[in-house]
Amino acid sequence: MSTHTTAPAREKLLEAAGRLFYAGGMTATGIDTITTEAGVAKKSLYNNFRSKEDLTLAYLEARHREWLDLYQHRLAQASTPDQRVLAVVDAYLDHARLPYDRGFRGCGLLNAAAELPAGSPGREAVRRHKEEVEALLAGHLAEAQAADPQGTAEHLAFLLEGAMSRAGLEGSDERLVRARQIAAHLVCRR
Amino acid sequence: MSTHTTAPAREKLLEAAGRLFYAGGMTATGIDTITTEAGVAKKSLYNNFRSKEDLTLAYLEARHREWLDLYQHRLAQASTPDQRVLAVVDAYLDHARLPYDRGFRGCGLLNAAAELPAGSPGREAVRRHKEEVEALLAGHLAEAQAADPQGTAEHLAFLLEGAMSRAGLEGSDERLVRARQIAAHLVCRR
DNA sequence: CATGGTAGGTAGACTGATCTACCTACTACG
DNA sequence: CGTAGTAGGTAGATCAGTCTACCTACCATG
Repeated sequence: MSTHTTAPAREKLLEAAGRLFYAGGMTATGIDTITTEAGVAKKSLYNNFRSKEDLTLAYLEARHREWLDLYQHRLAQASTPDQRVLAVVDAYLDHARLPYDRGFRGCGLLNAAAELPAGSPGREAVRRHKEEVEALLAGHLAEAQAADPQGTAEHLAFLLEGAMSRAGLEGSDERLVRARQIAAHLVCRR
Repeated sequence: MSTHTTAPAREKLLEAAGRLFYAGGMTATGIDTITTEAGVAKKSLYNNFRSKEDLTLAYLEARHREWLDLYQHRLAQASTPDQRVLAVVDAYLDHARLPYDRGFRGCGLLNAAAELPAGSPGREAVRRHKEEVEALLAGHLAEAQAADPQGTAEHLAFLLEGAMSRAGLEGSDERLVRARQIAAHLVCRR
């Protein structure tokens, strides 16, 4: 049974779109470029996605799950609540260290949001993702008996987000390494 | 003397491009939309700018100067080093509270950078802007005899940048208000 | 087993709109 | 006259999306 059963074309499209959207932006990346890069017929794109916007939403979902995977992996290796807080930070570091076609350019979800109009479904998805990350931080901080889990989670979320943006502008993970130090300092002698 | 002496067309173009680029992104905003919105002939765009990319660079420069103006205004009202640190934060708040066509959408420079390829002149300009803000913070912190001006400036810069992004996603200045509280806490009982 | 339907793939032409950029021709003003 | 503005046409590429026509592979049924 070497059958593909359900759409290998869809996977190829998501892979190519993932690379191209991240490196060059969603608006600037055309349909033809994506199908060519995926080695797939244009019809296959519209067999699997209703429109380009639909593909961008799938792209956002894929980036969301990708981050969750990095986080889960780090979480499995953490044995204390403090380490679980830092697992979130390490997931960001792992993200920055993934290989990219034309270099690390910051958070793919935030970059995508910058191209989406206010109130659009995609932008809302990014907003929910960031809120989920903050909630994860708050959970681990509560477990660690932190004085103000919500407030500290927000502080850490801002710190991470800002460091990620700066790291993206500089094409390096250095800023995130510094953010991890600051975060560890905040968590351990709270 | 109703004379325009030097190019009111240029100003009209920068004003229209400012609104349209911020609200809808640079790539998605076409030349014709800009000239129509500016009430200006297409030729006037190419009289004043070499290309669309040249216009985007002018847009970035304008956003940079706009932020510096907000900051200078806040700085003039600050009488202590601690207040001067918070003047930087307040400039971000002022930015979020400016009127926008389709709502506040975060830092225009960072949004623009998300559309620019790694290593491009525009992206480098945004990077330099962020470094300048951090240097301003470091200067005021040193003046305030802070223990680690550089490190604290970086911490505050991350905090601000992250809060700005979250505020943009939510279309509200609330996150920045929280960031100001955190910053004040960090600065005053450092 | 044979056959025909279904699902999803391929290549690529095509439409109508829009993109950047340049151009002509005319106008207002110092 | 020269400069910078106006209106708008045009070239040539590219955009998203639809379509035809053909090609498998799987599956259910007579």
